[in-house]
Amino acid sequence: MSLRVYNTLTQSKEEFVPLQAPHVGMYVCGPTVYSDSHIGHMVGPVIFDTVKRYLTFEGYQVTWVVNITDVDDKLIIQAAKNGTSIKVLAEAVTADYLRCLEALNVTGIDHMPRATEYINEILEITENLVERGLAYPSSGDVYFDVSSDADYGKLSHRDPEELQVGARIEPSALKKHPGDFALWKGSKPGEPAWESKFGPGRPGWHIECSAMSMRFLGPSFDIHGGGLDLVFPHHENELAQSESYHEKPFVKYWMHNGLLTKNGRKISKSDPDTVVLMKDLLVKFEPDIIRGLILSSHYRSPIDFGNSRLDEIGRGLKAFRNLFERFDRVSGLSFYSLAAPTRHGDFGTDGTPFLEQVAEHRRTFLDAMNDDFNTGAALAELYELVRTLNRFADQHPLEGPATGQFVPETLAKDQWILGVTVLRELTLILGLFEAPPASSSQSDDAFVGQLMELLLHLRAELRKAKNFGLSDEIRDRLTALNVVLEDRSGGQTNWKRG
RNA sequence: GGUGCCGUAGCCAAGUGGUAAGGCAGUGGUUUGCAAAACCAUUAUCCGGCGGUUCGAAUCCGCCCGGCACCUCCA
Repeated sequence: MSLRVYNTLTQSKEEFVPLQAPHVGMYVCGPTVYSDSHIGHMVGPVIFDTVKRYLTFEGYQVTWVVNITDVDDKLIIQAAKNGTSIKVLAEAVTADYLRCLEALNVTGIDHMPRATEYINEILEITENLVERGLAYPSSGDVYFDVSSDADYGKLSHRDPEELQVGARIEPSALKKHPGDFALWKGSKPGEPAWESKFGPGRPGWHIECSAMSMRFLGPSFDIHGGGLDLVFPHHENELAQSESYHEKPFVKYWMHNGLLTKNGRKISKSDPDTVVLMKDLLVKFEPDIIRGLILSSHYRSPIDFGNSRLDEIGRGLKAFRNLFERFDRVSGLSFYSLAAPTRHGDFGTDGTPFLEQVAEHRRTFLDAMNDDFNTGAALAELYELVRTLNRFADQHPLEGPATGQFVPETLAKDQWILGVTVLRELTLILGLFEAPPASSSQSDDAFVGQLMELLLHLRAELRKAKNFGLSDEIRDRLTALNVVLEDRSGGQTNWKRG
């Protein structure tokens, strides 16, 4: 099955054929950096990071650009409130954004250009559009003339004339048509400004994306992503000005992710009750749980957020962590040290029923990803794979004391390890479980380890002596400290933080 | 008023013409000294409602009800 992608432009799923395979250019709208990131800001990055991982796995060479918009009215207002400059504000907020991306294992971004570093490119486009009569200066501002673009509205499927009906477009005597939008905004005294032939000013909201995507990906590129709320006016305007400027098709596939809601309402800075800041969330939840929530449903669906939702996801993902620990016990290796795949191909199953099952789960997973990146279905298949792996391990004495290494069991162990390697391969496509959780026993210092070893040794002696009252008390009191004990058959006891 | 999206078990969620994946929660069982973990079984005669098309529909069409987003800044 080949990859199919839903395209907002055509409102249908299309076969994915890059403009210049194996190269793929992908641009995703990043934040305007005037306040710290909330959970909603992470949906796009996580989804498109997963898109890049999958495309890379499929053999494409993806160049991914995410812009940082570091000049805007909102920045100016917020910086004034804080009594600081927009530069200082932008740097602080950008740093917060980068920390969030790192925490959620969003590693695929190749370029993160700042709008203020591309003022020349922005002015070049603006001047060109004015010279050709597609835009016009007006009292220090420059507006794009929507009526000059015959197919304006094709992305958001709107009729420009209809836009007047709602009468919610910013009215301005400076515009010829209510739908016209600013390429350049003249500055008032005291505001940040760059010199231009139209007078001192700053870029309008949409132009930076046109300038920076062209700079890094060329006039035409493959994928443009962003939140559904950006379709209009942001992407529509970006599309109009870009194609008017270079007269080439701008983007082949427009992908828009659904928005996060809280109690049914969109998470939005203008609705303060809904805002859940990432820096607060990361204190309470494993990043994999947050990433898992985002990937648990289809990217175009809205996700309703709540702490109990994250708790649920967390309980579900535990099954994976438990299996990884089992793998470490069986193999003497660490699951997290298994190598990442770079290119997929079928692996030899030698006709064994177990490996055939693993291969089947893998195919189902890849089919789901091929169907417009259906991560919800893909993740579900991973649960099935985990069950298959556990079942096999239950049926073969892979664990426990080495009692005479029969050849058939050695073979079983090799097969099982191969099966787990496939799980590693697929979890890395989703960007999940790349590293052990911060709360794991592995993160504790050596001293804690030695104390636990001592405690577990004493408890083992108690159990040998059938003093279950005391050994259970130890376990219960450790549970109260959020340390979980698991007694294995054979006398071994594992511990971990709950 | 215009443009889109959604409504599947207690909760989350996949499935877009062939007879309901998966997760959480629950119940019974295997295992265990008891737990934990794991495994097995079980939980929607039915997919918001009413009509229609079809041999056959959660899936297509029409109408209705309910929820959301965009048309103003938002990922």
